[in-house]
Amino acid sequence: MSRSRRPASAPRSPCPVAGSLDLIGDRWTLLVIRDLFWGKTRYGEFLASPEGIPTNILAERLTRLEMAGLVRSAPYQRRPPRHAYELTPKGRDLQPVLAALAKWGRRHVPGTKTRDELAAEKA
Amino acid sequence: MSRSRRPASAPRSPCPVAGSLDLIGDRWTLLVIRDLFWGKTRYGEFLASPEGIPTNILAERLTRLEMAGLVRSAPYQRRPPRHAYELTPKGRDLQPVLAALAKWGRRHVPGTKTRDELAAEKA
DNA sequence: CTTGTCGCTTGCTTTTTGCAAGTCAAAAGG
DNA sequence: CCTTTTGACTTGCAAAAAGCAAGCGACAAG
Repeated sequence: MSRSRRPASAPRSPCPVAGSLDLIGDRWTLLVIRDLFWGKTRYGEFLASPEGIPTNILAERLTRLEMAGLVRSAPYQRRPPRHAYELTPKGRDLQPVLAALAKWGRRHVPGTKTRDELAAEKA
Repeated sequence: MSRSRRPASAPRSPCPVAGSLDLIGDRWTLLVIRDLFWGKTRYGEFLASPEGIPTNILAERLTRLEMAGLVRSAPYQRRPPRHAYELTPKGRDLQPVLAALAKWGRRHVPGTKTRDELAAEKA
């Protein structure tokens, strides 16, 4: 008889940092949100990002984000049902978090390049 | 015969967000860094935080952060060897990330309270 | 000389991740 | 029509990480 652990809904502590990390504190979620900020809307577009998120992880993260209210999805066709994902205002409020992470990465993680720098290299 | 996965040292992509998350994108690392910002320096102090980080995870995170140059530790006594941890400038540069996460959490994660609010309740 | 504390380490179970393959409906090509 | 392809997932399984409890070494206190 195994009793369940902390339910996914219960925060680890009242700390706002901990509460945020309960939702977005893993290796993939913020990368999906980054893609959404870049205007990506469809499953295949997220898969195409260079980090190579596994398909099952992506599907699970998208439904989690939708249930948490950071992302909303609207069908852009039915039969077969397909939908486009986009950030809600709640999700868009993460912009400063992404910006701070990006700034830190550029300063302290060697080999990182912004989209602009990568685009400039191709030219 | 199992081929090895991505080595821990190789970033998933040149994106600075991805590069940052490779180092600090998990459920615990940023909470340890938060504690360091609050002035905690010793193993037992991190363990005492309300989130309840497991002991082995804490030990592993501290050595990882030290190897990554975000944290430095200095012995405050020898025999038995004990050391105090503190943020390096590289670690301190994460302050905007923590601040953005805290701000988002306070706005969007119900039930979160700042340290000031929690302190005020006790009074 | 026993008990307690601090800072970890070890062993083991549960959960999550990651990869590959499969599915399902429809659009595309012949 | 009848394959083949494509997009969006789902499923199965092995590997890795997380989580829990217990143990350990060096002292300090009683």
